[in-house]
Amino acid sequence: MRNMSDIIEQYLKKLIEESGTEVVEIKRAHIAEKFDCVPSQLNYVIKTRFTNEHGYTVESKRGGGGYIRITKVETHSKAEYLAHLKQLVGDQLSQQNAKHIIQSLYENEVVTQKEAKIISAVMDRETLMLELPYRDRLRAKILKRVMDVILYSEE
Amino acid sequence: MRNMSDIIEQYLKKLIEESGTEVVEIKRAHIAEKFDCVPSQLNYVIKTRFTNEHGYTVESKRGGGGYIRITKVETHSKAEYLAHLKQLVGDQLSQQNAKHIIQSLYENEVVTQKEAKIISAVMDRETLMLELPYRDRLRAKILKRVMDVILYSEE
DNA sequence: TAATCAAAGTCAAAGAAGGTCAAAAGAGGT
DNA sequence: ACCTCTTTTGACCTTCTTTGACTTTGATTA
Repeated sequence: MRNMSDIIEQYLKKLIEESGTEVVEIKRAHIAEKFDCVPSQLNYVIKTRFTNEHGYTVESKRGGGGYIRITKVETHSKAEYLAHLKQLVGDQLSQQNAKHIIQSLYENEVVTQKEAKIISAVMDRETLMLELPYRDRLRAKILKRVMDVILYSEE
Repeated sequence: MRNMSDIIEQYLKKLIEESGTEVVEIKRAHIAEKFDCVPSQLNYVIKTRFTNEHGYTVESKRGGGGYIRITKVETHSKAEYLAHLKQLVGDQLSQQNAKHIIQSLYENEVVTQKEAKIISAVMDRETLMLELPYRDRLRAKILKRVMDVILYSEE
């Protein structure tokens, strides 16, 4: 692993996995001490790697006995999961967010790696030769259509 | 070897070979220092010698813990077939022709049925909310990008 | 209840990579 | 010599990460 943020990300994901419950509750200061970084780095890690797009929900509480709770969004039914993501896409979608969503689809085995690469390529700003307000709208449209196809085309 | 770019090219290829994994991850600044050149020379080497056409895929990340990852991809017998289709696509592509091409890809087992459906959906005129000269151009662009991905990203 | 302590949150600056682009320099060919 | 193509360089840009001062919120205690 190359940097602190990646290391902490892996650590938290392992915690979630090991818990067997898709949830983990941490003390920010405690983790910061364990990895010898400032506490706010935890906020950075969470904000960049445990977002909705990535398939996580985060709750927290301040003050004495405070905590940060990270929950992996349940992807029980593929339909719900896709509906959730679709709603998250809205009518505009940046390349960044698109990547996160595709990554999430891949991690949840909704698409194969090859499919993920195809979808990414299509939505790359290089491919969508458009200026900005339109490009993000087209990207959103495309991804939602793809999700529909994924949903209705199998089984 | 007569120039720095060739030397670096050889060096990187040797690294890939020795790794046994078809992948190598480097730090741009580190290599630059090793060969006593400016960092951007690495970009030049990569852009001229590690392209898709050469059978490589390159990913990178900026910022702390950044890297450049070069992956060698097998270029199989599909290469010619896809090159042929790509050339057939040209700069513009109607929905009709797109369908035919995708059908052909499917029949030749270059894509799965699901992949075919995804690609079709993306290129549907409903999805590409554009007026006509542009729509056909975008469709062509997309399909060619998809073909590149199929060709250079496998395994 | 007010004061205090114990978390977590925010935000912006500084730091650490890699990317781009065009000008300058070299190499080969005529 | 002159032209063209490739390589080398460097100034400037964008993206991602780290850090820390300051804020907000919740719990405890006087």
